[in-house]
Amino acid sequence: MSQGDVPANPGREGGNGATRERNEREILAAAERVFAAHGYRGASLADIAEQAGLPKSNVLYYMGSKRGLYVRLLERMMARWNALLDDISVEDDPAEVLEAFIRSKMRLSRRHPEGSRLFAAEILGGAPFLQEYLRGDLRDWVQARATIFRRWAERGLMDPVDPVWLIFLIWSATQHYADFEAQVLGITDRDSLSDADVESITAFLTRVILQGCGVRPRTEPAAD
Amino acid sequence: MSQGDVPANPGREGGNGATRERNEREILAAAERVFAAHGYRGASLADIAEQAGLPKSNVLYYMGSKRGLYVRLLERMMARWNALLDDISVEDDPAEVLEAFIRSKMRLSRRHPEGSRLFAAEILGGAPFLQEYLRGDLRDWVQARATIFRRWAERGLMDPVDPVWLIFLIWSATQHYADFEAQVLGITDRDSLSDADVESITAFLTRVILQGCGVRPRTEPAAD
DNA sequence: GTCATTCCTGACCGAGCGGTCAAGTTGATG
DNA sequence: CATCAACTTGACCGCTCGGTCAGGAATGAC
Repeated sequence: MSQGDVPANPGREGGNGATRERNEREILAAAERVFAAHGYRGASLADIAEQAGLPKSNVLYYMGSKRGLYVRLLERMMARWNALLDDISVEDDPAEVLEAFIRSKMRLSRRHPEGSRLFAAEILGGAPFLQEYLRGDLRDWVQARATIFRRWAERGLMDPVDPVWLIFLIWSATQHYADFEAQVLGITDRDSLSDADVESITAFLTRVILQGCGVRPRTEPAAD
Repeated sequence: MSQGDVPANPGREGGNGATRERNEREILAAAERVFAAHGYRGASLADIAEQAGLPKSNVLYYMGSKRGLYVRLLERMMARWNALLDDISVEDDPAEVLEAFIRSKMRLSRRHPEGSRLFAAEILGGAPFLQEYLRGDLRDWVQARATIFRRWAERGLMDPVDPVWLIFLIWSATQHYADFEAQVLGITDRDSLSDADVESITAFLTRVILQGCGVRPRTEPAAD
């Protein structure tokens, strides 16, 4: 509740005081929840402020505007995403790469389900804030992977499936458990997914997708 | 713009006049678009009215309330869903059933992308209006299919994969192209998905999922 | 014509929205 | 102590929200 030695301009980021850091963390966490549940338009600063335990004016003091807060959340989620997009090479083992891909995607969705839903809501609404990212960096990333997948198919390491559809399949199958959590929990009569559930799902997806694309895992050949 | 021989109470359904029918159709179509893009809270009756080409008062005259309009849209989407949920039996061929399942789900998402996104937005927000449906009819439907899938596995007709995860995989993979359309189009640099694209995706998903679950299609054995 | 019913809609209302602002508190520094 | 930047917040503003309502227009039965 006190600070005084840190330069920071109201409504702009850049501060590094402890108070600022803590409050911004609370606000971002609350905002991620509210935006994820109700979308950009449906979210209200009053809701966010209440969930963060702060007056509405304080939220605006730190974040400047609703739009700025939203953009900052999207950027944070994209940074998390980029953090796990390591490069792969044609020389790598397809089974290892695809399994690592599925696992890291599942881990991201599990660690940041609100962020995943925030992203989903943005895309559902036509991605008004993310057009540039989708048609730029993300497209390049997908095309680079697609090229490598095609090479693997040429070398007979996997079936000649469309690599872009394959990437979408992995994305959709993994994100589903965060984005449609309410449906998954309702149908399976659970309160939440345990670590064991997530491991079971990951193993299932890895098995079906690798086997479905004709990729043989090196460590454990599938029984037939 | 005129009618007079049809009994109908303001704000309640049940009428069957031509004017009412046409206006309701326009309103439902517009509302589906707006709710899909912005969620329940984010949608506004003014937006819906403008897209339907009617004054806001007229929307309320036919639909009674925002909530009633939304519930009616959800029910319409669930009716479409139920229309393609035909019964299956243990005696059926797994390959045929799974392919028909994937195809009918893809067709539904393609025919009613706004409805699919509306449903997705509802689930994203925690399914406040659909809890009962998820924990009731839909759960029963899933469990019935799961039982049959397990029997197939016992008979050696497919691998012993978790049938519920398999159903979620098919749902997520097929819905993805409606719900995340903006992402798909942005990454693949398209304006829209052609019938050929959809056929290609359907074939890809059918191949990967059937092969991934160890199901052999009767008509066309996969080339190796 | 009269009448009843349905359809239509501009004007309006209280509530909530994002955002502003001025007046304050706090705490480190000299 | 005084000073000052950082932080805090209730009051307020213009606007939009979902919803109401009164009154008029259209239509068919008689």
